[in-house]
Amino acid sequence: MVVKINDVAKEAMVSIATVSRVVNNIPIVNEETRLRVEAAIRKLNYKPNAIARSLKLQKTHTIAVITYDIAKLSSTSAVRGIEDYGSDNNYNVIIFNTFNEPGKELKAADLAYQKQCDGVIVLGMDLSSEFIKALSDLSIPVIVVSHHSDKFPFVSISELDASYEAACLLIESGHKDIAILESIDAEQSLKCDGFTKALEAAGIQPTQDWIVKVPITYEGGFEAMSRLLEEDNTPTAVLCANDDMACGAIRAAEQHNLRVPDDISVIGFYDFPISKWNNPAITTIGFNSYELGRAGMKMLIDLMGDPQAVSESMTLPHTLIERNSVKRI
Amino acid sequence: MVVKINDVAKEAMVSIATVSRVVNNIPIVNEETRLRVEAAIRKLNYKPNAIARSLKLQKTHTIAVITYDIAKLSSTSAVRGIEDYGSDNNYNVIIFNTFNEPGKELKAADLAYQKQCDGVIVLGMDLSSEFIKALSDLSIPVIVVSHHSDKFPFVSISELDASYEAACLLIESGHKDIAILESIDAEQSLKCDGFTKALEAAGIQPTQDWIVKVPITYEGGFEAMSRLLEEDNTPTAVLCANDDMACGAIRAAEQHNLRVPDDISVIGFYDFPISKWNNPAITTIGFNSYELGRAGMKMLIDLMGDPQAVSESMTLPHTLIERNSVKRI
DNA sequence: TTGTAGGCGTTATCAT
DNA sequence: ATGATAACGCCTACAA
Repeated sequence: MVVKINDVAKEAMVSIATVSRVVNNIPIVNEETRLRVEAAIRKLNYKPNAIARSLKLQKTHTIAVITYDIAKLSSTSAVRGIEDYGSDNNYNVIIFNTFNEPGKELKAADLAYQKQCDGVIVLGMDLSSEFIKALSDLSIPVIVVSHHSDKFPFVSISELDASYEAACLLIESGHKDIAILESIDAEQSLKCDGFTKALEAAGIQPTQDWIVKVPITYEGGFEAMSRLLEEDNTPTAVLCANDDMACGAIRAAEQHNLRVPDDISVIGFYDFPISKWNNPAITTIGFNSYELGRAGMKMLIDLMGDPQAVSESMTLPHTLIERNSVKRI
Repeated sequence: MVVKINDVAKEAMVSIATVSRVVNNIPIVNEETRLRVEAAIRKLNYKPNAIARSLKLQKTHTIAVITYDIAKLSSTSAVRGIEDYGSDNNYNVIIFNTFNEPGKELKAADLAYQKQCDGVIVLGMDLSSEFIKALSDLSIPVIVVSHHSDKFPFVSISELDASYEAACLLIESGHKDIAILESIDAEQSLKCDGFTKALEAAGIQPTQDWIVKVPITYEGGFEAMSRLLEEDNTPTAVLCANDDMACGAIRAAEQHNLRVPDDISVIGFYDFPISKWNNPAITTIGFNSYELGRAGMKMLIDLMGDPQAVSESMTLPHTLIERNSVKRI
């Protein structure tokens, strides 16, 4: 039999109200009674039913994280940060993966509502207008992490600045023929924007064929680089949307008997562990996803504490980490 | 204002019982009434409160996943499998990371109980006897994924067989001087057991100094391999507890001017994406973590359906994936 | 086929 | 300082 507040009350010979008071540390209870109740709680190993409490308090201390795929390297540390900061502040997190399946994000939003989540974090996703509407209709606090948003407060790095700086490094190293490998899923790409901006600032006209969109994976990077190298005109440097792509691209170059960075330079994004341990170590844009997640959870908790508060979006810093995949020419 | 079953009832001019019936697809309701209720639901955009329902039904359709660190490559795909199979069957998952912090696993078990989770999956963790007791006391179904357990049903690969086979490959390739790099956190290591068994079966006496325990990371692999190579006696082959370690070990070998696999052979474990894309590609033990997660969730759902059922533990298959980090000598 | 009412385990108000 | 009791939103006998 599962022990309820009633059982404790009987055992301690008090009313359930008193038990509730000691459980919730309401100070007005007599020291002696408190001791008796605490003893009963220990003896019966009573644990309050959070569901019942949630129903009464209209608060679940649970938040929802909606993301494409928790197994993606760019999500997983952020989730860790979210869970970590959350658990320090008495919040638990329910995970929803959408896997890009249409409608699944809407279903996730619905479930987050039905399960009475106190807040929602949307992690690293493009937000379709449908999704935005669904989230708004829920009228529960929403924070976007690792992505920009016009509608909700977000915490992210500046992808525009980051890719701008990465492109500048290439340009300063003497490169003029530069390609960019972007995710095929990116509707509008801040990375491409930064890239283009840097080239134009240097008086270089971006080559349209060198803006290539492929899956943001090892395989995608490999394929894109292979394609690039089979053309007559070949770039001397390539910017990649993440380090997996960069790694795949490097392997493709090697297969074409080109060495990185001697024959072709490559820059990645996100500083996955691999980029430090690859040979050659990959120059990349690094930032702290874990901190991004923590900051997002903090914003959400603040927002949940005061739903009227207008929270300011945050841009967290990134760094250009120079390793061995870029060479001056 | 948030709309409740009462509001729908008024709008449709029926009782809340009838609304409940159409929401839950209880067939006895009159077609015409059903239509009217459905219209009201749509009009008011009513969504049932799952917390209230859970309280009544004593079932939350939520399960807890307790793991060291969701951000670990060996956990993350399994979590995806769990969430995926779960969401297909109307279950959501709450994540608990323990980060090896003492007491945090106990707290997670407690919270899983308080939040009335219908079941618990313990993922890839050593289960301390304290933790086992705590979980047993909860009297909710528990499944262990990616680890063995005497107490709870588990789904895992046979690490013993896998490392045995990996060691055999090395032995068959002519190696006699073989080291193993195992996680410093592993209390008792099935990997070491399989390794030892294979050597002994081949009449080779394992060298104690070559069973080295370090953190199961790139850094750990790098450090362990460096240490090994600075001794007078040096192995010709090394088994690693995961592919990150293997990658680190390979970089350490390169730094000592040894080439893999020409001068020294390396085998990894888990088939992380990196092992395919590293140069050289890493020979490793592969298996499907995603499937492990799915299978675990399936077992749990079955168990929750019939708590009396004794579920059989499962061993899922693995494969020795031969790539380019092992050479015949 | 539909409605009434009690109860799921808490918290909190109002008496005492 | 303590206790009765009415919610919280829903499901489900039981009655009609």
